[in-house]
Amino acid sequence: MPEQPLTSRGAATYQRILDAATEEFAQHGIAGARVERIVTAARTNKAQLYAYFGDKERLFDAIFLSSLERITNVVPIDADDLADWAVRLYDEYLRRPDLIRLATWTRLERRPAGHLVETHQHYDDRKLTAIAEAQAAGRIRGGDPFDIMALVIAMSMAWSPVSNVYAASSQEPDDVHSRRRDLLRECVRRATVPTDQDQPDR
Amino acid sequence: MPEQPLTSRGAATYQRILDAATEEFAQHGIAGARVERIVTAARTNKAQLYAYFGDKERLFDAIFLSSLERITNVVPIDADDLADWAVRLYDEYLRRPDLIRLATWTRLERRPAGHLVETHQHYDDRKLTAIAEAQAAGRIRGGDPFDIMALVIAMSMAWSPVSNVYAASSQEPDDVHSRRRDLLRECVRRATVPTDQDQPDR
DNA sequence: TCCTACAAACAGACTGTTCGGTCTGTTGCA
DNA sequence: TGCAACAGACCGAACAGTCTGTTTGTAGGA
Repeated sequence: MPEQPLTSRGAATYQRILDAATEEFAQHGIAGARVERIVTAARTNKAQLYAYFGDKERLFDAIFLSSLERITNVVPIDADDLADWAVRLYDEYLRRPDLIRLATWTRLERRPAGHLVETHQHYDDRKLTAIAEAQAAGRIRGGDPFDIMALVIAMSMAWSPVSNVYAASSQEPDDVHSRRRDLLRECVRRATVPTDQDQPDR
Repeated sequence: MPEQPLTSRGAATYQRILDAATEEFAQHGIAGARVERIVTAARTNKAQLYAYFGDKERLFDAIFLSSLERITNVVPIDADDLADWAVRLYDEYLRRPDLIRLATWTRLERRPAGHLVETHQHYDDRKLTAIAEAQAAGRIRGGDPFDIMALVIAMSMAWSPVSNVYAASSQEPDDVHSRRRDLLRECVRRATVPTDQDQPDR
């Protein structure tokens, strides 16, 4: 039975728990996260954590959903320039490696197949509509909008913190990043530009 | 102090442990895997597991390295047809979702940045040489061979069991898979085909 | 072909520790 | 002065890893 904090001091603690939990879960996953470490980092105690969030699983739910919101809002799609969108995603992964790690922990620990979240429509709808419109206007290639979205996101993650090849980090020199950005931009552009078969709206 | 099994019965047990551990680690990761479940699935006991592999971490090392070998050998690169290589990777993820999951657990639990394995050269060298040769012959676009490899692999993983968007599975109908294969093949081809600036060996 | 001896493989009880979650009492703000 | 927030001791379950005793396959001798 989670309860909301009732005072402003409580609200501040609530937020510190969220922040600390985001970092802890991003680093260690659900099974690996330690409640003890979270309350220490949040400068609070277990009683508060359990009063506000119920248990470890529901605490994860709370931080995961707000992380999803963030990544969707901070990097909105531009269906007329998917290449630029991919590059902005590349930069966001550098800025907040924890968010993409959280998503991947969810995939591995909770949802081995299918959509990552039950409410995927809530997150995908705007992107899919945008892609479909750009297709109708002949500005990007045909094909299932969902598949195109998945592919462009996958390309943006080539050097992400969950890459199976190489995980980039903000410590690397700038020119390495711009080299990757250039390649990414150019390849997404070429992959998504309309083909001969793609007729503008007839 | 791990010891090799000395009899053929022991060798069979050793192999059953490897198989059971591969599945257990792929499903639950290092922190989430249970030694008890592994020995039960392998129809053996803890004493054997610890005698052969030392501890949980070294057991993971053992199964992870053999999984890496498998994925490298079963789907060899064809630098002259990266699009087809990507499609073969797509199919391999469907066939053995556990291998790609193991790689991702390693990324999350062990290697948050940089290369996934210390001995990455051992696994990458052939691919990088193949790409460099294809570039020199003007059959694929220019750019850092390593980055191109990372990007093509990322594209092949758009619907993999570790996708942050949608994880495909072999249960889905064939036509869904062929639609994805077609899009993947076409987009990789377009992304990697030589540009105007790419001159064949002069 | 049987018997015996031995070492490897086996089974699972046991131990010490770690961890999620609860409970009891204390502090501090309004 | 009363209640929310706090601190951390405490509890029981779960777990990695060890230990003790049992079974099984095999090699060698008669």
